[in-house]
Amino acid sequence: MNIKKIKKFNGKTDIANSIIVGDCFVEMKKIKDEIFDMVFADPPYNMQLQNELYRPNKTKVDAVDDAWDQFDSFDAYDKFTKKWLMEVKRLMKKNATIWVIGSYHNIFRVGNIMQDLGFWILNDVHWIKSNPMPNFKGVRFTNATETLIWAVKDKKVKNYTFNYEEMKKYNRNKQMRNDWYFGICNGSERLRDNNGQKIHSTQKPLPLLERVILASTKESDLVFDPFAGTCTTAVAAYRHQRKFTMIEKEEFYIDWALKRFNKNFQTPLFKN
Amino acid sequence: MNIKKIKKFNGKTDIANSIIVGDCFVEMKKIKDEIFDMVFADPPYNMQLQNELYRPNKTKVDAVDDAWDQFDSFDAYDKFTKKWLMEVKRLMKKNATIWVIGSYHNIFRVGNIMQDLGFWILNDVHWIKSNPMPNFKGVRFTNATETLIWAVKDKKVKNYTFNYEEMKKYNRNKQMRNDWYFGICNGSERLRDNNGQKIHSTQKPLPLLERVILASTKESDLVFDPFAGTCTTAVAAYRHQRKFTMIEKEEFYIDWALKRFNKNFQTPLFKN
DNA sequence: GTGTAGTTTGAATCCTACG
DNA sequence: GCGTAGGATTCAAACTACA
Repeated sequence: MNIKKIKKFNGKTDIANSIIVGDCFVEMKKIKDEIFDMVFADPPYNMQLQNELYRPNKTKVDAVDDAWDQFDSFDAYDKFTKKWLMEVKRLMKKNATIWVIGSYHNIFRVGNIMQDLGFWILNDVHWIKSNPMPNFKGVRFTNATETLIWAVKDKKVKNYTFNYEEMKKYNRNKQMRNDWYFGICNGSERLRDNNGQKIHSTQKPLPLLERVILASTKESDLVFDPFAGTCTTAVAAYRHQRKFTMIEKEEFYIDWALKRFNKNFQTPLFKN
Repeated sequence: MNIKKIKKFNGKTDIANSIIVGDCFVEMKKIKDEIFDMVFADPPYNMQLQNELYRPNKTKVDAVDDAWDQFDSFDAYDKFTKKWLMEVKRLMKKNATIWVIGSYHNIFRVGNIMQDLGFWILNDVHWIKSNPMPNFKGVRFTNATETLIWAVKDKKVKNYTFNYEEMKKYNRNKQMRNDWYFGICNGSERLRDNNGQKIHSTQKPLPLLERVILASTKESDLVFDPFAGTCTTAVAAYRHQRKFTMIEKEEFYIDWALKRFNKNFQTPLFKN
């Protein structure tokens, strides 16, 4: 196992199987054009980007201000989204694909901007949770889904990777649909500190990332994640002989991510 | 049964249980503020189809190539969307809710604009089809879903109608989730002419509309649909003792819609 | 009437290599 | 870039034909 944590990335180090510590905008600028085969991004969902809402240790930085100007908030989120998507697009190989996950709070902003930037959507995929949090007040439907957008850089891209037959195998030999059923991340897979506190508030289930990777990459492809968190994307890539480059601002998350590579997860390799 | 087809709407006629012939922008302008309890809208999706598509058995797919689905650009589609949404918002009661259905082609445009206009999203609901069209070429996941956005006029609205207990009844007494399972509209429910040709290329399944109405309206509420087509929304409303106002440009669709009220559909009242 | 086999079809941004 | 030829590609439900 040769996984690098890069604290001061100078733009020259080999970034295969590495986790770069730093702000994604700063670090992405150092990377040369068109080197990634696939991108998975799990950007922040909250609209109050000006103040980061949570610290790694879960303490709330700021209460949500009711007097917040909603329009300004969307505008700030849009600027942020456009900025990282433009930079990611530069780093994608010509026939690379990109996945972005989000909820109804942000996915319409993200999808709209992706289309504006020329990305061509291949599918919207719906992660349907077997065990979502109920709506405690009974005033809405249980929010049991998250949405992934799968896209290529532009309309003309034809030869992107889609492992059609591989996907069929995981769906009783019928072609895989865009509704995916996975439980939320908990149990032995969920990273927790000695006090039982979750390390990351939105850790994604490994089987979800495995399906993403098995569907849209080949062995030894280089996978990129600009908001890596505890690096579920890297773990999934590593399990399936893909290479990865992760960027994560919080070193706290990265140190936990590194532990994952030395741990034998009890979760099945690819559960449905 | 007292259902009116209004050919020359003068803005004064009682519009309960009526179908107005005309362009939705023109006709909506004649309607006074804040009179509808709920809105359901199935706008054009802006599919942007490129070439003809053939099944593996060489038969041609009957694509949606209607003139009403053609837009020159995202910008043109956005302008159209913003325009009808602004007008609809004016017609909604203060605590009314709105549903908009779409696919990945347009739903990100719609959701983004709704948020920009101040609508506050309550849920995204995913219609998961039991019998979608496959992806014949095997280059993407089967597109087996459509998305509905459910929203109120703005963030502050609290006392909107959500029939929580009624919904529980249809979900084995568990709280209803945002993943809904219905087949596509075909069989005896699908309107066809004497030659077996579809009357409308995108007729929605009645059970979907029934769930929308049972979830978000009370008896005798007034339901509005600006893109009524063959008026599935009206049929669902009528079945459940709600009133309706429909606007539809194509009189051809309306005349078929009127026939529906005299026909005893073989479909169950509310199937899951 | 019943049962079985074969046919049709659905909001679709659906190919690739080569000259 | 474009045009064209070659070749691989589908699932569930409703409907029709026929025994």
